[in-house]
Amino acid sequence: MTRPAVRIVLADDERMVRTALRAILSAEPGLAVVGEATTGAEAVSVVRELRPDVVLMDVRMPEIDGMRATEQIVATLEPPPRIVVVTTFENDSYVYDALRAGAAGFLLKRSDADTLVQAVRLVAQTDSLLFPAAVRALADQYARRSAPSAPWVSKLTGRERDVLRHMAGGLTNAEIARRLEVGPATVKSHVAAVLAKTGARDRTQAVIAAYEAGFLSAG
Amino acid sequence: MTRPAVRIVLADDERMVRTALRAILSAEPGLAVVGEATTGAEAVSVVRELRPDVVLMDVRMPEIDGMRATEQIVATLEPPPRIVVVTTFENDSYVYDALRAGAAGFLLKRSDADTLVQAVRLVAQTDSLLFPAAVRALADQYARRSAPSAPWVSKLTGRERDVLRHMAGGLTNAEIARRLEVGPATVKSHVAAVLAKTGARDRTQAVIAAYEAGFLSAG
DNA sequence: ATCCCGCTCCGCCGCACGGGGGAGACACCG
DNA sequence: CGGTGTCTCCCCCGTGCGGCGGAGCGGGAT
Repeated sequence: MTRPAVRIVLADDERMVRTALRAILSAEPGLAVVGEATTGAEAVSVVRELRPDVVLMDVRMPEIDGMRATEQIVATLEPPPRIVVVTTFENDSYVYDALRAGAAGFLLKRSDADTLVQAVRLVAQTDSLLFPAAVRALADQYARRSAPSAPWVSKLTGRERDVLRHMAGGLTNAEIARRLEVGPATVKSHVAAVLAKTGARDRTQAVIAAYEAGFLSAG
Repeated sequence: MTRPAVRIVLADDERMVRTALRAILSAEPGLAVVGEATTGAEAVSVVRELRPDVVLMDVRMPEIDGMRATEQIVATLEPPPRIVVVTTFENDSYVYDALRAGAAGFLLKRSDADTLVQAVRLVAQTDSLLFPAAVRALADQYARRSAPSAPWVSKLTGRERDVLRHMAGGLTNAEIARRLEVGPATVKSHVAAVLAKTGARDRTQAVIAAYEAGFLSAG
């Protein structure tokens, strides 16, 4: 069963990186580098034209960064190519962003040649393998968690945030007052302000709003 | 750079599956099947003894299923082997469970030989490749959302779940009564029951408990 | 020097809420 | 047949809560 070669596009603004990747990948049977791009914008157009199976996408590039380019490609091409996001540092948030953007994989530049080749091969035929749709769903959940953060959050004063946090901890006004070492009346004032700003009718709705907005993890 | 062979343990209760996997993997240079197990419990002990690099773990097995076996192995061995969970059907929740249990990968039985081999190779040296620690973090978040589902959840009656859902929607008792088309007194009774079973002091704490337990998405 | 804003606190009022206790109807199960 | 569990509803009572209006103090901006 001789499969047709895996067609690859490299997107990286550094010539040396592209050269190195091309050297490694071209030496492999069944892998073919069919195009290169040096900016995110170029990556989008090149991929749209060449319709490769796999794209190795650097995160930091001029004009449009790799994340946005990935987003655009995944959103506009049907079926989208498998995009492997390549970066220098193991920054967790990059990985999340890559997954959210629709990347099929994530690779560090310090990876050795074997790992690179295997990753490309794997990703190229990734219909039923390592982490398919589920990981995307996971990333989407994460996105919902930390993304919008509701408009009212920024309008709360420091003290009001404190109070809301304690409200979300299930404390009564009196308990919050003790924790914050202020009078109960003060807490009442802050609670009233929180209710007004969150549009909540009572403390329960305010707590719900806090959870929905991801207020608790965000701080 | 001749690496030492990747040492593999197969855990599957069906002989044919083990034979097939062994045939495929043993034929590959650099891969060596060093042990087999036919139950989850056996898998744990075999892995503990042989300390393989990779474990191919079936989900459905006697005594202890693959998920629990994976959990136990990951939790007790340092460093844990790379565990690839193998299953027949592409059930999303399985993937989540596998990730949560600490699996490094997820593979379908209908995968072809190439995919299998590549997946094993990849996973074996997966320090810096596709989805490292970040995916675990993602799975942990997911776990917090819907995993344990707190003991009290199962103790709620159907009507109490209804009421709690509406409480978590920010409704007052009177509003809930209208929505459920029952009397306000009835709602009060259910609310009281919910508070007792959740250990909450007031409706706010109950709603918090509901959120923390992932009750809203689950029920 | 003035103004605005955040933090602190006060009193009064009405109400939804939660605690306690009880009760009738129905269904399921041993 | 009685026991058990669920859903339905009732009363009384105390209170935490939220709405309303007001006030003093300090800091930062203009």
